Amino acid sequence: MTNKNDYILVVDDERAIRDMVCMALAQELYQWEEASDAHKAESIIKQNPPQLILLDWMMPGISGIDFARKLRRMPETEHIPIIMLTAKTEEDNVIRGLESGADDYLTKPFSPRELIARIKALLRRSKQENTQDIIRVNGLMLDTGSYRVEGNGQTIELGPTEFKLLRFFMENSDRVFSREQVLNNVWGDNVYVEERTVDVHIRRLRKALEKTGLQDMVQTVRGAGYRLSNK
Amino acid sequence: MTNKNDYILVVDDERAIRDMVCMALAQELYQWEEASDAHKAESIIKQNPPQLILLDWMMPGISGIDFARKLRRMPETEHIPIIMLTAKTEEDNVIRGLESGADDYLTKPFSPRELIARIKALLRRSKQENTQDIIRVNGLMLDTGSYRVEGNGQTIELGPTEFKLLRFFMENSDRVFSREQVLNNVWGDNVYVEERTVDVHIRRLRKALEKTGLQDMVQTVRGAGYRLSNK
DNA sequence: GTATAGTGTCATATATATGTAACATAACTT
DNA sequence: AAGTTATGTTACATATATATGACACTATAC
Repeated sequence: MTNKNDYILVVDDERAIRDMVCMALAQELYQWEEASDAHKAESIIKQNPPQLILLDWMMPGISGIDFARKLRRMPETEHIPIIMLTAKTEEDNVIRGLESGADDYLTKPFSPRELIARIKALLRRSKQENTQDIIRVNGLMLDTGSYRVEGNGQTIELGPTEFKLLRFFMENSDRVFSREQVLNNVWGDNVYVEERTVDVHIRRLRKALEKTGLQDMVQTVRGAGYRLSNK
Repeated sequence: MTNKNDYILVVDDERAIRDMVCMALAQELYQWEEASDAHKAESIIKQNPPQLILLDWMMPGISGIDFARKLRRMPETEHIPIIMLTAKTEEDNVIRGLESGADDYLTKPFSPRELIARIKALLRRSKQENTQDIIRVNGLMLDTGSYRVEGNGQTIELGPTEFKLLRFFMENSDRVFSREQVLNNVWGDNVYVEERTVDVHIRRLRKALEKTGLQDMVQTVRGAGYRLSNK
């Protein structure tokens, strides 16, 4: 099923690379958009988020690695797969690239076949993970596409972390997660923060839910962790 | 809770790779086993199935891809996560690797950090899938995922220890356990508490079950200990 | 830049769980 | 039945877990 909104964003300052990449994409009948720098890319993403981003590592202005990191921090873009494009001499930095949030990387020069293969693999994986755009639990409604939350019809304002937290609990509702599990799933694996920090964000989430009367859905299970439930 | 049977199986014909990988695993305090080919790996898996398999793509004899496919066909191994290790020149085949049933792949050369990060992510995902299950005994229902207990449809409120206690008895229903055995299994091995403490918690458990009329399932076996039974 | 919002950590308050002792009751023994 | 032992029950001091507000610091927006 091809959605008109499904497209790949190509971000590279070199026109030659963009042309080569886009040619390959066209041949495979992918839709695409081009951006010559991070700023342009950002405004395109905000208007219409792509399904995948091909991102040059070295760019004037905001570098690819910084841009990737930024995208990973924002809930509305954090799930978009990123393939980093690196020049041969920069190979050593690949690890830093992956740590900044890229899902895969390609070393220039690369063949169109290789490019397409990686794109396919990544899209397949991300399709599996991306369940639905709108999740509902009890009176709660969370739209992962527009990054909006409603409780009993009322709009709820949430910070990025609370949003991710609520999303995680809504995707796994009625299950208890220990603070450690919450940290691993919401904050990420190799991030070190205190377990008590979870308490604080739970508190902030509850506070935000108060005006809708849904705050009791976020439940404490003593000795075990937290749970989102409609009971 | 670290289980002695939790370990990672490393399958690669090159000793250098195995050494590098195992060193990284050791540093993270993972248990592991090594196998230099698919046949050896298979016999190890049959004896004691690992929690995760690191599998080289190119091996003499049965290739990694064929072996992965085989593991996916057998019910007792189909749920074991597999990370494929591929050499750089084999990159185009990555997709075939993923299609054969691998859950993730790493391109050599890879850094220990990257290896560990992927292992952690995969183990976390697989642990979460296996954790939830529902135990039923007579009219009792205990959900380990949501930490909920019901007796004849009614919700039962339990403290952490009573929950663990009931879970233990439900997992081993109709068997008598001495107070010492109960302490070892529910409290943990190297904890010292009075044996009579068990009595008190049994009492608390019975009290919590009272409203459902199921309190008689927790039975005293004079001189021996306690038992959970439907008779 | 300055203003604003978001984050993680700590200190403190509050709530709940735990282990033990003491006494009560029931069950076997003779 | 009295004596003896095992278990039941309750109360309570203590330990532990969670809630909450304040604060310093960072990131983001304007």
